[in-house]
Amino acid sequence: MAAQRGQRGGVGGDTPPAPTAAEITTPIPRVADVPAARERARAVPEAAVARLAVYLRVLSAMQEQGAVTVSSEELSAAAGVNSAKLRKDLSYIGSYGTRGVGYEVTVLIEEIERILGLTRKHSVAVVGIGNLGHALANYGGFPGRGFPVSALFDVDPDLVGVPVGGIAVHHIDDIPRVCSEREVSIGVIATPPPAAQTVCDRLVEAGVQCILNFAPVVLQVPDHVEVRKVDLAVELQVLSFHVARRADDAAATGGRQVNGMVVS
Amino acid sequence: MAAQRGQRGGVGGDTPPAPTAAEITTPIPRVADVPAARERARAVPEAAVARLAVYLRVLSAMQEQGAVTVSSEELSAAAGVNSAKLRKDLSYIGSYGTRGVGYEVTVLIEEIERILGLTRKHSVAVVGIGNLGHALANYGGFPGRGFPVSALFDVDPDLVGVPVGGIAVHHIDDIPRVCSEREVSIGVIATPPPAAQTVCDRLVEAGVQCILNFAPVVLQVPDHVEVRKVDLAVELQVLSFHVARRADDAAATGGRQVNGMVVS
DNA sequence: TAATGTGAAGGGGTTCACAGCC
DNA sequence: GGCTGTGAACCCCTTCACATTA
Repeated sequence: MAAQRGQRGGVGGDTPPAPTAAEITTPIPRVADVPAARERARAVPEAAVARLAVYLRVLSAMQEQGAVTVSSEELSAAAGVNSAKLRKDLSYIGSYGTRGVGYEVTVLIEEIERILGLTRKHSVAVVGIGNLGHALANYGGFPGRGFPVSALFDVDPDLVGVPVGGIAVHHIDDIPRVCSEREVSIGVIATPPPAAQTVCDRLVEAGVQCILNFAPVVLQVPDHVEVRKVDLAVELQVLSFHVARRADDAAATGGRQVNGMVVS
Repeated sequence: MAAQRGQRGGVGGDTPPAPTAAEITTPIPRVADVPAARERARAVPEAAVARLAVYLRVLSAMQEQGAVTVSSEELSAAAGVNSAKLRKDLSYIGSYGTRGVGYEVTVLIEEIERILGLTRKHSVAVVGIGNLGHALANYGGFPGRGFPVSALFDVDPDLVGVPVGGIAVHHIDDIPRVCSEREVSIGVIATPPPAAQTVCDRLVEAGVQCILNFAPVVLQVPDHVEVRKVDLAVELQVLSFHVARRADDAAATGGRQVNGMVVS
């Protein structure tokens, strides 16, 4: 068992991990025709992967508005990064731009989707149908599609059998069976903290290799399981830190305050 | 207006930002007695701040179980990081350990709380009382206390006046007035994407300087406003990327698959 | 001419390894 | 002897700046 790496806790902010490339054993190609682009995927930095997802969303919005071409300048502005970073990120997945012109929107969308593995459906199981679990289940076919919620679990016998967002809730004892049957590839943990590790163990037992953890707990998982964490308390505390820093600066420089916080 | 930096979006994962230290104008101490530790706070790396919040949670749990002292080895294991990183993180806030012994739990808790600004209450406003907003409002005095939810907002006239988690919902037009009255320091955006920027602008107008954004939108804010993002779609797509990478490795090395994913 | 793609420089953060102190 | 605190090496990522190409 190894503790999850990083924190990406990042609900947003957080500071991410960077799964050591060294962990990945050298591949010994045996099957013919592994596309070269896939080979390259291995080299995309974790930080860039997260941004590719953002670019993809921006590109989809642009496409809906009829855009055919974008320059790195336009796209980067819309995504909130600088253009050099955008170009570097795109260069990790290949050369799909035209010098002097820009990128074709549809081409970029296709390539990013391919690299992110979005050409395939990823069934999601949500465990813990409290307030948050309810909200997650009702996203109904998670953000951006491609992530159908196909199983719900809870310990509460009163909840078992009740449909939430169109799907019946199962008991957590059935995690292994149901997850295997429905080929769940991503488990979402939205339980109270004390239950999180147990639930996690069952998901792993069921063959789930990716976990999105909303419980404020550091999960212990085998090396082959990928965990990402969304930690509300951490997010708020990081913001709190910034408020405090500003207050200190104000105390030191004599700035004005509004809402207990420093202005300018 | 500047686009938010980084993405910490990371719901967890994601890869965070790192608000350039260069942005912070050099402080010119004018008020006497600014504690030295506060001076140092400015130097704590963003990544370390997020981890300090995690250490704090682990320490609190240890304290409840009666622990008086911890070594860096114990604490780091519980927090899922290596011990050198933990010690380095703690060194940013001062030297509160005893060589040959370890750290006093209560001392560490106090110091981390102080650095994170948790000795002060931070009122939270939640905007957008849909599924997610509901869940957030019902956390009732947010995770870990110190973050009382003191205002709720929505556009829907049918929701205005209705109490959620014990607090009446206001119309978003009242954001400036109510946020000022209640000294809101953190705004949480849980609206649909199209409304997010408008809501953000009003929060900024109301003097809110920290925003936690759950809407899948890149917010444009003035430089003095701190934004952290929790982006579910990005988190799922990053996990999807890892599933895809594994599948590629398997195709290349001839591994077995379970639930459409590669084992070992 | 205009904008991509990228080597190289620069900066942050992580890890190592050991000096310092109890 | 044991564990903290930290300089220094290392590594990843970001940023710069320009050669390259349509």
